Amino acid sequence: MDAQLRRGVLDVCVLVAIKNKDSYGYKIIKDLKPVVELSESTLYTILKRLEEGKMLIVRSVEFEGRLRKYYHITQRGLKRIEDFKDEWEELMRVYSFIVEESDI
Amino acid sequence: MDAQLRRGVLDVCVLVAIKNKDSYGYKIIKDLKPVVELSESTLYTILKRLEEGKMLIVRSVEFEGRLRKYYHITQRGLKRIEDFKDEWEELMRVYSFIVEESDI
DNA sequence: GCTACATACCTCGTGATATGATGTATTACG
DNA sequence: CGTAATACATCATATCACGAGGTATGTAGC
Repeated sequence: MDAQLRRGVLDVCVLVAIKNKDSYGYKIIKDLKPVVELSESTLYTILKRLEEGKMLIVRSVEFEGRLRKYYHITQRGLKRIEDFKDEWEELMRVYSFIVEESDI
Repeated sequence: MDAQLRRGVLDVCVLVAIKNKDSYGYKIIKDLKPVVELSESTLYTILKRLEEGKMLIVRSVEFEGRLRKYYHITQRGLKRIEDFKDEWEELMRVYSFIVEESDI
């Protein structure tokens, strides 16, 4: 998929991945793989940004000797998902324009 | 609309705007206004990029004392529009994931 | 014991991008 | 004569995804 198109949905995908159950980096990548593939560097960049934007909160947990950082979505994060759906409506109108105009 | 979502469609919108009839910068902005609003600086950046990518060719025309640069879409530009439609299918799958997962 | 792979985190540099601010010049209108 | 519309262009800035690289532990195979 085009890099630019991806950018518009990656953040929201990550939020959705932790919405129903707290999750951690490595698992998020695996869970999202069938939908969107993203590298670790990309994910951790996104997680950091979402944390700074108060869309999620982090909790460090010791798990079998390894550190795990669980991410929990906030009210603001939930709102981001809902806002995305509204934005999608706008985007659909742009898409309609593209399809209609380009088929003349 | 979210800045990131816009980025994925701006290029294609500009291509569609010149697809059926050669057009020039100022007019493209006016024509696209009901669909997507974009500033001059954004448009000229996009036009330059599209030209470099051989998606369009430019032709300078003297019009009522003013310079006008008419943009004409190329075969590659037309292909870009068609490719976008395919990418949209992929994006729709991502959107479905977001809606389904977030409604649980 | 050694190797390789999976798990799990993180940072840095780079290239791509949209956008506001700013600049130039002409025509049209009141 | 001033203002708005027309029409182009450039620069600096901020944001972003991503590859490359780094650290460390557990597990499976030989």
